[in-house]
Amino acid sequence: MSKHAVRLNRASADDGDELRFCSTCAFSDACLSQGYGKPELEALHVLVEHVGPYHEGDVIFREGEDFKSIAAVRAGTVKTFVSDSNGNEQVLGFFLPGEIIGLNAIHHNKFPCHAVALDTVMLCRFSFPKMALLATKIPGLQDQLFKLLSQDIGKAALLAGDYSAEQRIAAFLISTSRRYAERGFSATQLLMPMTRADMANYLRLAPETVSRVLRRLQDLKIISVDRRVFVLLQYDALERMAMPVLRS
Amino acid sequence: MSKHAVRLNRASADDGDELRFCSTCAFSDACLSQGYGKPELEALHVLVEHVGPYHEGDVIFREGEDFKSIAAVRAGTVKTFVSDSNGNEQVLGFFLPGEIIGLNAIHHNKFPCHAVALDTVMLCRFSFPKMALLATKIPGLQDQLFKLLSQDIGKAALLAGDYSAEQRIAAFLISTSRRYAERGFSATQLLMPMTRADMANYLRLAPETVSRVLRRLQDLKIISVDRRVFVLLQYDALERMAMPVLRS
DNA sequence: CGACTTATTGACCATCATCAACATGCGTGG
DNA sequence: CCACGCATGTTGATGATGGTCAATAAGTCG
Repeated sequence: MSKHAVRLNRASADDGDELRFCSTCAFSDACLSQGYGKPELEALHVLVEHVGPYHEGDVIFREGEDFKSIAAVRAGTVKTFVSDSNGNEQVLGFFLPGEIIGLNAIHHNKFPCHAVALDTVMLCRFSFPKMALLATKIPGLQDQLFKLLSQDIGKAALLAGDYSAEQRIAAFLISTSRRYAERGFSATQLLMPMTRADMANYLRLAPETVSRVLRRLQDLKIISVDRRVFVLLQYDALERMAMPVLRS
Repeated sequence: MSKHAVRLNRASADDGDELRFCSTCAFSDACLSQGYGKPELEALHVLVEHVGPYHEGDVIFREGEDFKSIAAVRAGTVKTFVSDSNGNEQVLGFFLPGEIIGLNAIHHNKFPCHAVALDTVMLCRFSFPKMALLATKIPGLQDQLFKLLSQDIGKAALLAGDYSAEQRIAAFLISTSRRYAERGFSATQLLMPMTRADMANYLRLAPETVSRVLRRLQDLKIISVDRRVFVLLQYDALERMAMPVLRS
C-alpha cells in the first residue's frame, strides 16, 4: 500500500473515525444529510454492529441461511455467488467499501447466495427488522432503502446484454472505477481484489478470454496491468468501449 | 379466446369485481391478508387510480420521464425495454397481470426504460410518494414493497448466466407458466403475447435461434406451438432443462 | 387479392469456449 | 537463500454454439 504514490483502494472506507466512515457508507444520506436530530440518528447508530475482520476466503453468509440483517462493507471486498449441484460457482457481484450486501435476501427471508471475503473485510451489520421499523419513523431512511433496492434491480443489467468480451471488460473496469471514485479512491489506479477466474466468471467469459482482452487493451496502451493492479491510461477510450453496456 | 377449452391467460386478472382483482394483485397481501381494519385498507384503495385501456403498441411511460407512480398490471401484458443510440431495443422484461411496473425507477426518480402495451392493458396506478408515506403507517405495506423490490433484484439473473439457447427458452417458458399459474391461469397452455423477436431479444438470442429451438422442442413432443399459443406437453422435461437457470 | 409483417428454414461464418502447454508468482520448508 | 510445489495467469490451436445473411412461407389487414 504505502509503496504506491496514490491512495489505492485497499484502504478501508474510514480511518477509524466513525463520522468519516459514515460519509462513505450507503446510508450516509440517511445518517447525515437529512438534518435529523440526535434521537433518530442515535437510533440508527445504535443498530450498527461492527463485525470482522473476515479474512480471505472466510464465509460471510451461506445460501439458504436465515436472513436477519443487511451489512455495509466497511473495508475490503465481498464476493457473492451461487453454486449449482456440480459445485460450479456463478459469481453474482463484488461489493466494495460503502456498498450494501444482503438486500436480495429480503424477499424469501433466506440468503439466495453465498458471500465470501476476497481480502480482509470489515462490516457494519444492521438488523433488518429493526431497520425497517426505524424506517417507518425516519422517512429519509425508508427512502434510502427503497433507493438502494431499486438501484440494485438495474445493476444486474451490466451482465445481462449480449455484449462482446471487450465491451464487458471495459464496462467492468469503468464501473469499478466509478464506484471507487464515488468513495474517494483513485479512479484510474485500481486494485482489483479478485482473481482472473472470478472476474471472468462474473462477466460470463472464460478466464482465457479475459487474459486475451486485457493483453489487447495493454497493447493498445489503453490500460496497464500488473497482476492485480490496473491503471486506466485512456479512461475515455475505455468509457467509449463500455458505453453500450453502461449507457451513460 | 372462447374457442379454447381452458381459460387462457388473455383474460384480465379480475372480472370487474374489485375484491377478486385485489386477490391476484401483488399488493393483495398488504390489502387483504394482514388483518388491517377499514381505515388503512381504505387509505390504500383511495390511492388506486384505474388507467387504461392501453392498446397494442401504446406507450405507458418513456425512458427519462419523471417517476411519480408505480402500477400493477390489471390485464394484458407490458413490455419494458431500453433503446440505444442506434434505436436498437433491448427488452428488459414482460409484466403479466398482478405484477408491478416502475419499481426500478425509484432510484433516480426517472424511468430508466420504456414501457409499452403488448395487447390491451389495464393498470392500477399508485402514487409512489403517497404509497411510501402510507407504508410508514402500515408496516405490512412497507414489508410488501421491500419484498417486491428485493424479488426483482434476483429476477434479472434469469438472463444473466451463460446458458444455452435451449436452457434459456425452457426457463422462459417455465417461468412464464409459473407466473400465470400463480394468478390462477393455466400452467400448461400459455398465450405468449410477444413476438418471436421480442422473445429472442429478451433472451439475448437471435429470432432464428428461437425458431430453431422451438422446432426441436416440438419434434421432441415437449411442447406444441401454434403461433402465440404454447402447450407444455412434458412440463417436467422442460423443468429439468430449465433447472440450471431457475435453480428450483 | 396484394402488400406487409412475422415466422421459419438453410448455408455460412465469427466469437468465444475448450483443451493443452507453459510461464510466473508466492509460500513453505529445507 | 534457494528449491520445490501449487495456484494463478498467459498463450496457442481447434472447434461448437449461436449469429448473420438470404430466401421462403404463412398470417394479417387493408
